[in-house]
Amino acid sequence: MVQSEESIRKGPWTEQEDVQLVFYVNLFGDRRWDFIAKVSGLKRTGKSCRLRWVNYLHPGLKRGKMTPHEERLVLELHSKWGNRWSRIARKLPGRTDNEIKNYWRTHMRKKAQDQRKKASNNNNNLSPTSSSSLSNCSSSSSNSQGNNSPTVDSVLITETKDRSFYDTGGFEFDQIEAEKKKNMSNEEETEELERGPKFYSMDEIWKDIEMSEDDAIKPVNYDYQKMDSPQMWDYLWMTEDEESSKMFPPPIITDHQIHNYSFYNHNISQDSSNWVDRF
DNA sequence: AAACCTCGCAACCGCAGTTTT
DNA sequence: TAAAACTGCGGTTGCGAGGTT
Repeated sequence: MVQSEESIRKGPWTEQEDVQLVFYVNLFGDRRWDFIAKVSGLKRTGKSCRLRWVNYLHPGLKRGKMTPHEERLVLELHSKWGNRWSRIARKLPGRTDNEIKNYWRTHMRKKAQDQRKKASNNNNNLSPTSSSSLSNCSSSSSNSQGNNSPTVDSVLITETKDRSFYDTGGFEFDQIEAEKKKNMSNEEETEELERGPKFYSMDEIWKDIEMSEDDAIKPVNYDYQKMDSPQMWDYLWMTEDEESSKMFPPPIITDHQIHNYSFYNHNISQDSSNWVDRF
C-alpha cells in the first residue's frame, strides 16, 4: 500500500496523465481515489487524483471567466457564509471551491489596493478601524509570507476588534446559525441547507440556487453495484503482494487519442471496453 | 531588452470528519 | 468499539504569462 516517496509524482499534470485518470474514473467512479491511483498506474496519490478530477477534469466544470452574475453570487454568499468555499461552490454549478477561493483572493487583492490608493489619497492618518468599508473584504488567511508587507491578508485582518468578519465568515450569521442549529434536527438542518439562505432578495439568486439543486454535478456514470465481476472483487481483496503482481495494466493511450479526447465526452473507448471485458 | 512585479491559477499540505475494517 | 483508511475542506505556495519599469 505504501508507495515509496520517490515514486510519487508531484506538480503539474500531463495530458497523458489526465486522459489516464479520466479513463479510470469512468471505470470506477469518482470515489476510492487511492484505489484509482494505484490501479491506473499513475504515480500520484489518491488525493492528488481527486483534486485533479474535481478541479479540472470533471465534465460538469465551467471554464472561463466568472460572469457578473456569478461574481455577484459569490460576493453575496460569501457575505453570508464566509470562507465556506465548497458550500458556496455548490450554489454555482460548474465552479469549484478552488476556483471561487482563487477568485475571491484576486478580487480582494484588487479591492484592497483600491482602498489603499483611496486611503493614501484622502487621508494619510486614517486609523485602521475607520476603514469600515473594508469590513467586507477580509480574507481568512494569515500573512504566510511572514513579513510586514501590506498584503490583502494583513491589511484586512486587523480591522475589527475581536475578530475579522471574514476570518471565518459571517460573524453574526454564524452565531445566529449556530443558535438555530442547536434547536434543529438533522433533517431540518439538511433541509435548511438545501433551501439555501433565507434572506436573498434577488430573484436571480434564487433561480440560480434552484437550478444548482437540480443540475448539481452528477457523479460519474459508474455504479459500484455493477462491480459484479468475480475477478474484480478478487482484485479488491488481494493482499499487497498479490496486488503488485496483478496490477491492472494501464491502457495504452496514443497521442492521437489524446488529441481527439474531449473531457466532455466520457464514452469509454473501444480499447477500454475490451480491457474491461477481461473481467 | 532585461529585470522586476503582479495576477491568475493549479496543486500541495495539514487537519478534521466520515467510512470501513 | 477502536483503529485505520479514506475523503473533503480551507489555507497556502509556486509557477508561468503578461505587464511595467
